[in-house]
Amino acid sequence: MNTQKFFALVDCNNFYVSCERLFRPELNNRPVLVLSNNDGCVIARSNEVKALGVKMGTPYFKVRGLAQRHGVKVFSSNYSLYGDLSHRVMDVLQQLEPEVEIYSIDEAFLMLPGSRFVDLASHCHTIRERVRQCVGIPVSLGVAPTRTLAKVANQFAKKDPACAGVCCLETPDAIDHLLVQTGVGDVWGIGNRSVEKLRRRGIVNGLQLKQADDDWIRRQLTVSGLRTVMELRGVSCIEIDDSRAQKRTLVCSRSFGRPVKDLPDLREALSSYVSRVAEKLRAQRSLASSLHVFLLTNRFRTDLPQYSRTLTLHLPEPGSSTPHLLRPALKGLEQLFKTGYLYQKVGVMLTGLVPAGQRQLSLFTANASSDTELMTAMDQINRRWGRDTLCYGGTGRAKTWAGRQSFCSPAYTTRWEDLPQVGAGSEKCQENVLPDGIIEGS
DNA sequence: TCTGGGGTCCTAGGACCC
DNA sequence: TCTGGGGTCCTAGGACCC
Repeated sequence: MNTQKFFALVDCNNFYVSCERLFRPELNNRPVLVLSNNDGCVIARSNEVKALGVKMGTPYFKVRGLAQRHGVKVFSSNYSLYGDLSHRVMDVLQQLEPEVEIYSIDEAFLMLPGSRFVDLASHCHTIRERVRQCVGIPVSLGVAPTRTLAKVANQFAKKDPACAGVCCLETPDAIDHLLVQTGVGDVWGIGNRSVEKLRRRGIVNGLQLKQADDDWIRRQLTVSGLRTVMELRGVSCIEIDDSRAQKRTLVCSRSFGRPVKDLPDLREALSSYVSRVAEKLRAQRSLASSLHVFLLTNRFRTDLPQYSRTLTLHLPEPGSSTPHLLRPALKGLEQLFKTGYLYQKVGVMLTGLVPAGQRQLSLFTANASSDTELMTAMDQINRRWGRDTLCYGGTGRAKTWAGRQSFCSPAYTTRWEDLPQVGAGSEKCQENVLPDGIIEGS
């Protein structure tokens, strides 16, 4: 009997693209890409777009021409849709397996004791089929004795057609066979900086990294790097913090759709972000002890004067009500603001988060319960009727500074008026092809 | 013209204490 | 001339992830 423990990494294939295709099946086998907020960078690519050589994170303006020539369907990111479909995928996994660690919006680790299975691979194919059947999102599974190796296996599950979406590494030989074909930069935890250090030492593939000298790794790549190496050797030592549902910091910040130079616009934007971050804070039932406001210009415009400052404010006592955070934030912004710059972004970060139950009141605290009730009521209304149904006046109505979202698909699964219509003559099901060959989102 | 947003962990260095 | 040693806490910045 196999007493070994295995990790299976379930990863949704080109997740955001798969979400968009789910309601637009005519886009299957056609090039599709999804852009970041403000339509800035490419953050998801279909295989067809990858084949065109478009890299992850490329600024969209650099590939716009290429996209148009190849009839690439372009989408702005639609997080209500992706978040909802992510929940559905995770629900299915949790129905099938007792131990599921949700790692990101499109990935989860499953703990699979080897003893439970005669055939690990066929069990994984079953999981894959169930997710496709219940949600319609294609996933790949990589299975191995550690999370880092499961990540490696997953890459092969995706790219080797012979795997049919599942790759199990059950023997040392199988592991080394894949590691020698894996570039160090494709190992989870090894970023560009480390790739360069390793290359100078002649370490370019996963097997060489696995065999590297511990002391050298410890010195050059810190303990995080050493953990990665241990994981390649089959020693599981990277834990996923399950308490990550409770964030230790919360941020809200966006690039503007156009450069902003005046304080009133900055105040509106910052007020919106503070309202949003306070909502997130209350949703996880925490209070913030410190608040950081930051303001910066466009770092790519080297021809313009640059400015980037952060101001940290320690709150007199931890809190979560929007006005409690709004007042110091706006005061901080006024201290940071200087005329004569074209600003690209303003944002707020909350740190020193403590559970709401552990509130330490100051000697002079007024009764805060009326504030709490107001916030609870406001959050309930906004959850029921949609974001910003009730909002603070300072957040502005016109929001002329807001980012671009030119190609956004409907919130098919989370907004009544966006429910897909089925039947003959339904306009929502029809594709809208513009004369120049590029297809804009409906 | 146009370059995301939101996180975590680790380390070094400063402030402070005894 | 000469200026301790060790501990904690905090913060900023680096590296990495999706």
